[in-house]
Amino acid sequence: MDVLWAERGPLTAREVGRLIADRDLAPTTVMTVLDRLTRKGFLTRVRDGRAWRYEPAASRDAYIAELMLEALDMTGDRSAALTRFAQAVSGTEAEVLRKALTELEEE
Amino acid sequence: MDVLWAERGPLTAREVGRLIADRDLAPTTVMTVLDRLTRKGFLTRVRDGRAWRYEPAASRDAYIAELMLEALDMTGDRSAALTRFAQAVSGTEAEVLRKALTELEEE
DNA sequence: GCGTAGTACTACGTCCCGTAGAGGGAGGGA
DNA sequence: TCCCTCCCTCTACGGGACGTAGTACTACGC
Repeated sequence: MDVLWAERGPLTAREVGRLIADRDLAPTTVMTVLDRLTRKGFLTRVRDGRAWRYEPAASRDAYIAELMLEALDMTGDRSAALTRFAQAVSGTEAEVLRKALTELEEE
Repeated sequence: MDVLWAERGPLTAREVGRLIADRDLAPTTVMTVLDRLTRKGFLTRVRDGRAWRYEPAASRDAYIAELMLEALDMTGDRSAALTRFAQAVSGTEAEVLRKALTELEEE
């Protein structure tokens, strides 16, 4: 569901239908999905003639980060979970995290 | 559903029912839930007489960390998401992360 | 043998999701 | 003007997960 959108660029309408023609979906299906995503706040839409133009409400990265925070919210002990997470990421990714945190500190 | 368990300690059986007596659930309900959680791999169970003794398969923290990793897996650009995440956590939590990463480095 | 505790199996209502059809309004050509 | 086409909104249906629970089977103790 998200996938269709996720990687796609800026904005569209039923062009989405064309873009995922390989899935051979009814046009209404695409519209329903876009509509539901909008309702849930994942997409934003703007009128364009009689059609709508959809746009991701947040970048994919922001969305993922939000999901991660949401998971984090489920625990009582955030620190423990964070530590656990830090231990779980691969070395390369730990590096990325470290770097991001360092830059953060410098501001 | 998870909540019942989440904070609870080591292991139990239908004692769980007693522990959450405030929710006034049928004993079978509790069992079904425990059973389903077991099926999904969140719990482990061991025979104890004719009863079962349930135990979390992973610590809550580990579970949360896993959820976070799962979210991370949904993106194409893990680094970007990680960076985003690092920026999103509060200062105190950034500190926790930093510390965990540093300790990791030292090993 | 019988009651009780505890289990396994099955069920029902609800909600979300993927999918789609039926119907309504607006623009364009005959 | 009327009809056709496009795109939208509303409604629906099957499937799966979840919270809840009832019924049926089994084993232990008196």
